[in-house]
Amino acid sequence: MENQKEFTKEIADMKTDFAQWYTDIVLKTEMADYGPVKGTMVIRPYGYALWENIQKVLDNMFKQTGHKNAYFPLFIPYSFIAKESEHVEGFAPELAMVTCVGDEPLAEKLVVRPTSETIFGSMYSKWIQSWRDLPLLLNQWANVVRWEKTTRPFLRTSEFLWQEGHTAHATQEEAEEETMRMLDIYDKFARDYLAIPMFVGRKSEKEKFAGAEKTFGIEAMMQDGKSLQSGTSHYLGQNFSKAFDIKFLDKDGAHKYVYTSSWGTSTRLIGAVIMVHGDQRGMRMPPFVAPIQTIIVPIFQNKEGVLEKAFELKSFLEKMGIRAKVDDTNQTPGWKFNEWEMKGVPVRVEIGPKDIEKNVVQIVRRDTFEKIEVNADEVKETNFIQNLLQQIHNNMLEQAEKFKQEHIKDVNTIEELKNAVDTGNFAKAPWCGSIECEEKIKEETTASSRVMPLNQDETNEYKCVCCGKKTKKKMLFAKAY
RNA sequence: CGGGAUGUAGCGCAGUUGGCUAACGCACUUGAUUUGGGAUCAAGGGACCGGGGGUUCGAGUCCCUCCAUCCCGACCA
Repeated sequence: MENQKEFTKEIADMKTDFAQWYTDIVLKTEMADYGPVKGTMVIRPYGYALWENIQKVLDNMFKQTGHKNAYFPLFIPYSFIAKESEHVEGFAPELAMVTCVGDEPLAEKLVVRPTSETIFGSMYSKWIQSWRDLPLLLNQWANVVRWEKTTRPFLRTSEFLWQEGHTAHATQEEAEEETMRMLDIYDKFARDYLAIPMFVGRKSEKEKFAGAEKTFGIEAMMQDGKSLQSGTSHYLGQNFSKAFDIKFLDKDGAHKYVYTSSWGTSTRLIGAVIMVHGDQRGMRMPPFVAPIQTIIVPIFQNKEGVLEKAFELKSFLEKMGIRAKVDDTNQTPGWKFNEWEMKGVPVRVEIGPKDIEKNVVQIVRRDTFEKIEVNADEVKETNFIQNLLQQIHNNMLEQAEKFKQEHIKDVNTIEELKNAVDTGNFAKAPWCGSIECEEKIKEETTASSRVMPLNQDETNEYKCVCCGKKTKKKMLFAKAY
């Protein structure tokens, strides 16, 4: 009883500080530990299983759109990075370098990759000769390093896991199409698998990728009203093809520079899942990527037949493609309930002597805590659980969508903007597009521009929140992680 | 790099103006009884009190110094 009180108090304290709440979930659910090197992470098996499921789905989406996987080196000669001037300028402050081996200084410093445009570029210039070699659509799953001053598990780590796609095309149109296609894939993936409704749009000049012509991104709204950039897709134009001399002989007999794109998403998605769906009891795993979709908790498990029934149910579920687990550890049922709720397993099945007698099981949803008694045969022989997982997914998406809609404020002055972001909202503000205004807004409100929504209705004319100049475009501003 | 705080067991912490064998909770080990919302009892293991130096008969406690971590800024495609 005392423990229960302590735990409840812990949860209450957690709620008072969102950042602390987040960190606690990360540690308590064993998603990650801090590594001995500041800002790096150790992902434990439960958290890594989530990442593996994310990988699996995304990888399949990439392959269906004609992409192939490849692997490029971890070390990049510094001179490669320096070839594209904006690129080196953008990344220089956070590059980790290898300058010597043993006691011997290296002739050329090596950069631990922060991103791989340059190394892909250097190879693409050798591989691409003719228009027949295009488009070249490659992706790699890898780790990258960006030395950050302040870090937070999953949201901002010095080393993180990601995928980066790098493509080369014969024409601008094709490269731009590719950029938008991948943006759309990220958006769909977030919605259909993570149950996260994203803000989709174009990044400002200030916020765009160093070396890109245009950057597009998906942004998720966290429960404290801050924004998390969750995936980006860049149209790179000919910036990298000129820097790395990636030319092809076109049908018309002329040598031309290719147009490239790149796009990436990372273990940050895990952070997004926690911060969008987590509640006071811990995390809520989106059903379709959940490491465990159904946890079976036997009651009176040392009584004859209980464990057998539990494992029998598990194998039935597994045959239907459901990731199921029986918790047969020597803990009390109450302990197990709390444990798996904290870890966010979407569906819990309780099975005990009383249930076995009646040939039923008790099913509890993680999203609503609704408890229902269901005939055991129905669970074993129909797609009852699949349907339930779908319903939970839909409900989580709806909740997130509702929260999102309730926390966008239309603003027309910089004061309104400041007020909106200070009270946990995104601000949708008319903006002239100038970097001066963007910087001033950042300075006065601490909010940065996130994305400019696509396909805006441009019939109305507004005044920029900052300078008052006429504009037809609105930009989303928010505090960001 | 500026401002603030904290370092005592795996985690969370107590330790009064310097004074007995450094306390407690969680976790862990063993055994028994338990199990439908974080079980109970009994027995046990685990600490060079962040490092170094100093003051003192005596330092977890006071002084100096270094180091580390956290928070707020700055920085962050």
